Amino acid sequence: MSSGDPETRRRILEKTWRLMERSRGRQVSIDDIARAAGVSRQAVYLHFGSRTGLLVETVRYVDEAKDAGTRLETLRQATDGVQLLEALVDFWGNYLPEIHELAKALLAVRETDRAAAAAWDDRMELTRQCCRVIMRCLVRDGILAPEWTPEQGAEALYALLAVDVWERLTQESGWSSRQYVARMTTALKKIFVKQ
Amino acid sequence: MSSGDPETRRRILEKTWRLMERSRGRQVSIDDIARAAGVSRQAVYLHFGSRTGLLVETVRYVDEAKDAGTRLETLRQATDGVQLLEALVDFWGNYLPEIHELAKALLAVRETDRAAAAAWDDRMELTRQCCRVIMRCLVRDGILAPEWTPEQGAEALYALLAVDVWERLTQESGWSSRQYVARMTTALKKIFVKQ
DNA sequence: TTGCTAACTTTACACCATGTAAATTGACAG
DNA sequence: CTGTCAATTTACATGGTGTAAAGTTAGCAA
Repeated sequence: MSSGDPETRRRILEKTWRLMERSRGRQVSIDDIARAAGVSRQAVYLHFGSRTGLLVETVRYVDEAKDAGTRLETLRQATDGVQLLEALVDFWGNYLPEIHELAKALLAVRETDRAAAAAWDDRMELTRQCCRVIMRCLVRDGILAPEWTPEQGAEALYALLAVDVWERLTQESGWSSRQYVARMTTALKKIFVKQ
Repeated sequence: MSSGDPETRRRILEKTWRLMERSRGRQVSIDDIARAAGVSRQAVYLHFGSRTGLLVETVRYVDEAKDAGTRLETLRQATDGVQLLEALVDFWGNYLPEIHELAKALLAVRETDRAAAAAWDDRMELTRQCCRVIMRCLVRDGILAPEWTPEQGAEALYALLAVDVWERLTQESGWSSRQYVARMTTALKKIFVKQ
């Protein structure tokens, strides 16, 4: 599945990303991508095997391009729970606009497609871990709101960062990324930090 | 689009609902539905014109069966903001499990399909209004947290009730409906109600 | 020069879902 | 008997994914 010229491969991934980014929900066919990358449809199958394979690799590619892993990993090293929470929401609010369309495409095939599900879960795992770390820090500092266990808190925090929520607020309600980050941070602190 | 025997129509809608309910994300084809309802695929087109038409009508059908409109309308008459918030989350937490799969199918075609988008927005409008009413009540009672305008608060509340969030918590994290309702209510009160 | 190989193209086709079209059947109403 | 409604049967167009296989082209090695 990883045969072919790495440069061609990179070009296909790049175009997949760009096309997805620009196609407001419209489905991007493999043919569209191949044309854009200046290769035949079959070349795409040669490199990625299937639509899902292509999506999965594209997510990895974008993740790498954005250096998301490193940035999140850095966050995880932090020690102050509240600061960490702020940093996570800030990261998330600025990261999501850039992977939004791609994320939706992946989530759309998530149910029917194990590879896509695995790819998404894999990408989300770091965020999830970050949520857990935040809760542990809050516990350690004695400021986790008493109605939460750290596990439940982590799950809730992770859930509230859902793409859907971000989408409604920024796309439908017209909040800017700054506003999303600011208001979401405030809300999350109220939920999880003992007042 | 509304030709044909009403009883057959009802049977198709009923089966669509049931099949969607039971098919964990797997796509339900019109042929599956037709077989289940004991009619030909063409009969479905006769009644609903298209897949979207069928989805749209199914939502209406379910909504009617569940009497969602009336229940939400009743809520809107209430006067105490906090009680209203509790009632909304309670309604939502018990309603979502039943329309979940259907909602996902609609949301999946939302971007490419105006009719589906319209149907979904139509169904959500009551919930949205309920969110606005809640914020107005909180303002009137002088207990809306000062960082929110009622408009922003309504948007935020509506966003946080997203299907995605519910799905992550109940399906992935294994929260029961009761737990979802209880914890979400607590969280939302902390966000929106002045402490 | 010959010949091999990797990367990609071309062509063709299987499959499946949606959607359209039209001729046909069966029942019931006037 | 005739018309009409409801639904069926059959057939076909479209568009996407995915597979198969033969052909092309450039580079490189003996």
